[in-house]
Amino acid sequence: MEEAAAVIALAALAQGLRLRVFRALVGAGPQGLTPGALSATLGVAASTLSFHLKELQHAGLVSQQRDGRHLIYRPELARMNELLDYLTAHCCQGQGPDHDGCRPVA
Amino acid sequence: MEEAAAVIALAALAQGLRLRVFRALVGAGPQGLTPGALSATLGVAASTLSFHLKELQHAGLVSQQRDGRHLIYRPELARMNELLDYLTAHCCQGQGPDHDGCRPVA
DNA sequence: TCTATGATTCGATGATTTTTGAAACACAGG
DNA sequence: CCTGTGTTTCAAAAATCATCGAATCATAGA
Repeated sequence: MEEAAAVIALAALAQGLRLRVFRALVGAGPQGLTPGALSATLGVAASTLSFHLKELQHAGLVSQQRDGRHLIYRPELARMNELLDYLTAHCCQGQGPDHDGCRPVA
Repeated sequence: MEEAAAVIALAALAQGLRLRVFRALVGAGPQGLTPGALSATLGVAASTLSFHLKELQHAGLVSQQRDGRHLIYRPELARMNELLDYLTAHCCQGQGPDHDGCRPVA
């Protein structure tokens, strides 16, 4: 993952509602969640939710699949993993508390 | 780390220049870097840099120490570690490509 | 085809963020 | 006590972001 992509992914998660949406999707697992379900759970207007889902999708952290007239959103854990790897590789080396960075690279 | 703190830390890193500043500090190690050095390296106005350093400091990702008329900024790797732990714990569980989340919890 | 429902797009508005020069502050050295 | 250098604070402008209601699009089912 490159810096620009990392910034986009970080920005996608750096917003309260969006982080809650992503967490809800992670919690839902591979089954995913529809905007309607998220809207009800989080108490937010559908259009607001749509805006944030698009943002997460743009960051590659979420995928979309149509099922009849529903849309199913799922977390892209692989992308999240890439972000974590980027941060571990570029923002942790040097030295630290008990390991030589923030955490083991493996 | 709590959600609010995580959002603040993510927001601190979710900006190109700020991420570069943090990376430069991580690269510099415990010796740290002065605003002047960062300003020269990154080609940015001193006041702009000061603004961003304050942002990183507010997020707890950077610490400040005075040395004569210089200020030394250092990365707070422990804080970065907390952020990584938060993301691993709250944004990765469920299932995934080869492990059951994004990465081993330990 | 018509209607109902789930979802997105559009437009407007208010809030927040980023950036910079100028001014102020802090310290070192003569 | 001055002067010079490193740094921050302030004020203001431009840009971006977040939110919502209204309108639109897409699909299912009668």
